[in-house]
Amino acid sequence: MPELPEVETIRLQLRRSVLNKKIKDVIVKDARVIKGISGSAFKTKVKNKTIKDVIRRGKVLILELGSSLYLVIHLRISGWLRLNKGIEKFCRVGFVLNNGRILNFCDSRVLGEIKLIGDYEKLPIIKSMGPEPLGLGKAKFIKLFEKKTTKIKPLLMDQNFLAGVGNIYAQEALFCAGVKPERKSNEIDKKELEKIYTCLISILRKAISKKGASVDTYRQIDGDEGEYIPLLKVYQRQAKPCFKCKSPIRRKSIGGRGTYFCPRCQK
DNA sequence: AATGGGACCTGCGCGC
DNA sequence: TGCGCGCAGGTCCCAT
Repeated sequence: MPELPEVETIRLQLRRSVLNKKIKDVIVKDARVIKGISGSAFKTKVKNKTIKDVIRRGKVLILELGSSLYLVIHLRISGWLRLNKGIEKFCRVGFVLNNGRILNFCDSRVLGEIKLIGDYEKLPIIKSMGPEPLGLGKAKFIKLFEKKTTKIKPLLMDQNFLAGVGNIYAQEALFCAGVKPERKSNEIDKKELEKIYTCLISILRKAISKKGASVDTYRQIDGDEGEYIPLLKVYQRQAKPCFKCKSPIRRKSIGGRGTYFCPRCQK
C-alpha cells in the first residue's frame, strides 16, 4: 500500500524523469478512475500540457501541468505508476510523453483515482489534511497527541490528524517505540510519545531511502520493487518470532484494520 | 467526540 | 486442476 515513503519515492523518481515533458496523448483504458469529468473531456484537457512540477501532500501525488491546472493522483491501496514503453496489465490511464515513454497509472482494484483541478489546495482531502510528519518536530507532535482519547494506532493513521502514515508504518513505529497499538493517546506519557515520534521519523526516512515497501502492488516507476520489506519488524509477521524477544507476533483487528504487534515488547 | 459498519473494487488464498 | 467464497484495505459516508 502506498504510504508516505512510497508516494515520496514516486515523486522523487518522477521529478528526475518526467519534469518538463509534454503529454502528447492520453489513453483512457478505464474511465472509472477519472473522477469529476468524462474520459474524453479529461483527455482533451490534459493533451499537450507539460509536467511542470511533481508535488506530494500526505499520500496524494500532484502533477502540476501549468496554467493553474493540477493532476491529482491517489493510489489508495492497489495503485502504482510505471514509466515504460507500452501499456501494461492493469493500466487504467496512460500518459504518452514526448520522449516516447508512457506514464502508466495502474490499479488492480480500481479504488485509486485521478482528478483534474485548478487549485489542488481547495480539494477537501487536501484542505482537511493534518500536518506532514517529516519536519513537524517533537514538541508539535506531542501537543497533537497528548489530549486525544482515541487509540494511538488509528490516530496515527488518521489523515486529518497526521498526513501520510498508513497501516504499515503506524504498526512499525509502535513496535519500535514499544507501545501497544490500542493504548489511548492521552494515556501515553510524554517520554513514550517522544519515542513514537523519533521512531516514526526514522522509519519513514529509512523507508524513503529504501524506495518504499512493495507490500501488495506498489512498485517503483521502473517496475522494481521497493527494498523496505526485509526491514519490516511486525507487519505481516503473524506467529513469527519477535526480533527482540522471540515471542510470536500477534495479529488483531483494531479500528477495523489488521494490526500486528509483539504482545511482550509493546506495553 | 469516538466508534462501527457499509460501500467502493477485484486479485488472491483457501477449502474442497 | 478447478471452482466458489470471502478477505484485504484507504477513504468517504452514515449511524449510534
